[in-house]
Amino acid sequence: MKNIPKISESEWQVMKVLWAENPSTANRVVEALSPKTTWKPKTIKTLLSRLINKKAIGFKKKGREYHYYPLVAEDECIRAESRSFVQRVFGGAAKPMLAAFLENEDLSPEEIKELKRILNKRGRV
Amino acid sequence: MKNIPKISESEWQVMKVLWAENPSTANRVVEALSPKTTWKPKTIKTLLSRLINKKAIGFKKKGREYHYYPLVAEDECIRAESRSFVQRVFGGAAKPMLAAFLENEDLSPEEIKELKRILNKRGRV
DNA sequence: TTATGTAGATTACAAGTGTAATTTATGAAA
DNA sequence: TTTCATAAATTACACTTGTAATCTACATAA
Repeated sequence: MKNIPKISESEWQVMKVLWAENPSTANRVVEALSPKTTWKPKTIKTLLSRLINKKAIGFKKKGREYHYYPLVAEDECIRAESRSFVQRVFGGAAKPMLAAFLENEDLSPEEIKELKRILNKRGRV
Repeated sequence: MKNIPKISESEWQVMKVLWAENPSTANRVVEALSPKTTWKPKTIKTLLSRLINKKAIGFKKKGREYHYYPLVAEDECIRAESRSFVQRVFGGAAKPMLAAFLENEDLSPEEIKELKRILNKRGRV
């Protein structure tokens, strides 16, 4: 697997948009983020440039606009970020993390049932 | 609840030591980290100072050494970091995160049983 | 009492981040 | 064709982080 560039907090939000709508123009990204953030359009342009530098996204010229698209898959980024999180906070052990979440997090009965189903499937292997 | 200061990757390793051995001198922290990192002692002193500035730790003068101790509880920091992680990567929804981990992570049959037990306890509420 | 080792305080310095404003180039309008 | 709006490129700037080295003050050994 390719190595995933380190994506910052703010950049994650931009990547989320690009994963959801691929490709997007800068202005589409601005629109998509406007309910979620208070960033100026210029700020979002900056984030796009930085993601290009990191090779996290690419672009195709279309007229005078660019069409941006992800170069790294969302699930790969999620895996990388998760590993780093579990490493930092739980010293690498996934189970205590899961236990903490399963015990404390807000979960509906349906969600709990779904998670049980997943575990049962795993148990049967 | 008090607000938890933002603790960086490197600082987390120092906090882990202080949570495990409370209080500790700088040299004890250096010893404890020496198998895990290649940091120079000066680096660790820097991290301790920064943690003091952030009010994540405090100290008591004992002779010419300081005895450092955490000012924030480990589980509070874990909760804060977890929230930030789930927010960043999963847009705030814990369940998809849990599902991803339960499906993909390395877990022993015992661990799976334990996690099931936790879920069952929750289900019964 | 003076020298010295060492603890903590201060300083260093580049890379990354958050958050934009300014500059430049160019397609479209007049 | 000249002008204007706007997209992208470049520049800005303070704060954080990783990773230390140097400075300063004091306790202890000689």
